[in-house]
Amino acid sequence: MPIPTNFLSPTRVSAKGRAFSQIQEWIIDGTLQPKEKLNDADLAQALGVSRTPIREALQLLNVQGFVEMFPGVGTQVTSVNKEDVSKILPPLGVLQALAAEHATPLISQDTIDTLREINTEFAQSIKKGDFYSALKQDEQFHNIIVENAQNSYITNSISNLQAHVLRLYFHQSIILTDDSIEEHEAILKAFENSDSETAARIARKNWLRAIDEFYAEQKDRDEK
Amino acid sequence: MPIPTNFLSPTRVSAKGRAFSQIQEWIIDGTLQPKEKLNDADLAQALGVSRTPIREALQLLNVQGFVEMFPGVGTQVTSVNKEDVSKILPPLGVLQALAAEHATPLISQDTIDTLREINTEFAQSIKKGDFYSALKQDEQFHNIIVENAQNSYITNSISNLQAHVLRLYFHQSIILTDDSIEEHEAILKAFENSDSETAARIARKNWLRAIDEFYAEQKDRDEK
DNA sequence: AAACATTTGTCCGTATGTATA
DNA sequence: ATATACATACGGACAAATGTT
Repeated sequence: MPIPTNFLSPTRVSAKGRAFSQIQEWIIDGTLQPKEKLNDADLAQALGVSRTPIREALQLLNVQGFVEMFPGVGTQVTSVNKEDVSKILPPLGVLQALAAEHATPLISQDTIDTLREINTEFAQSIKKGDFYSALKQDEQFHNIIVENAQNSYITNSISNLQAHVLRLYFHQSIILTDDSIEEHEAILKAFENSDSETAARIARKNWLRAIDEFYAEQKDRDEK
Repeated sequence: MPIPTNFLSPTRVSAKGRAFSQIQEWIIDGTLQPKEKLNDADLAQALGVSRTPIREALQLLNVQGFVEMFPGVGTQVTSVNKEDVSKILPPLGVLQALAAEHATPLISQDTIDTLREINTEFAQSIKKGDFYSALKQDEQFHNIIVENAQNSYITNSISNLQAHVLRLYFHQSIILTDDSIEEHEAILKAFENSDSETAARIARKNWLRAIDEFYAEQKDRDEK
């Protein structure tokens, strides 16, 4: 799911694992549309495996909030409400803020330099209008901070929310602006000053701002 | 009588559901010890079902962080490090604080009254030394606040962490003190004053304090 | 080094339950 | 209301992978 920096080892990946990754990808990028019915027999044939690994993959996607299961009735992709940006980003914001706070005394100057490079690439992607690359670089930036907080409970909570953010991006609910560029730099400055309180405050603001931008964009569309 | 929040109708509970609940309970209360090997065939026989629902339940417990699975090798209960209190409570604290913040403008006086009753029962349990009841009442108190925040992403993130807190209680890593009683009341006052900032601040402090208490207790034990 | 024992991973058949005509 | 069609839930057997003797 997160796959931040390292590739998955090319060791025997299970049929369940392949099914999970593939179906999740299809749901996130919209190949499988919200409310679409998921027939495990069909998916099994499509992926060339039996129904068992499909069933197991769907159950994991269920707890992750990507599919709904109605016992004895059917399984379907969960719906996407664009307004969910305002529901996902607050918890993601406070968790990212906490991660920044905890990472402050642990992060090395080397890592900060790496983050600065990623932020430069992020800025270039934004300028070029390559928002998908920008989103992935933004995610990478924050994931490195999260890793440095060295707290698996924070990491796990965040990675789940992040997958939903990616899905919202594909459904045109997440807008990226260049405000993030200088906020990222401000976080790095706070790290260098060992100012965990400032790092946390800006990190949270960095995520919450996207809510306002979404509604501003919506208003903009409505007026046309 | 206070609302017994949500008792799901005991309709048609699947074998998988029963297996999941039972195994989770065994892990939380220590019946299944950390690092203990989990043989799905044995569990299947013990619960009178086939391996399939056991396997599915174990996979859910895996993503929840209660069991570790080593493909082709074995499945075991995750280890429990007492120091994990200091890893779980910070994210739980910020999420509970966020829930309190969001609940503030939504919560009714009726609900606040109910919370006050629960806090009274909580206080009585503490005084009697009935810490398990106290823990459940504390959980109920906070869960009602979480519900009122009306944000499923917050709810889901919290419920997972909460299950681990319960497990830590059984492993003597969570200590309850009567400081919580007045903090709870302070949160209720903040609700009545529509002061979301104060509600959030105290809610977070309420959870973080348990870390200090754990280490104070540890130090106390070491000195003996 | 090779065969073995154990455990997980996968397949597929069948029973059960739900919705619809 | 009954029957029918369909999807899921579960069971049991086989195959694959791993660690060991």
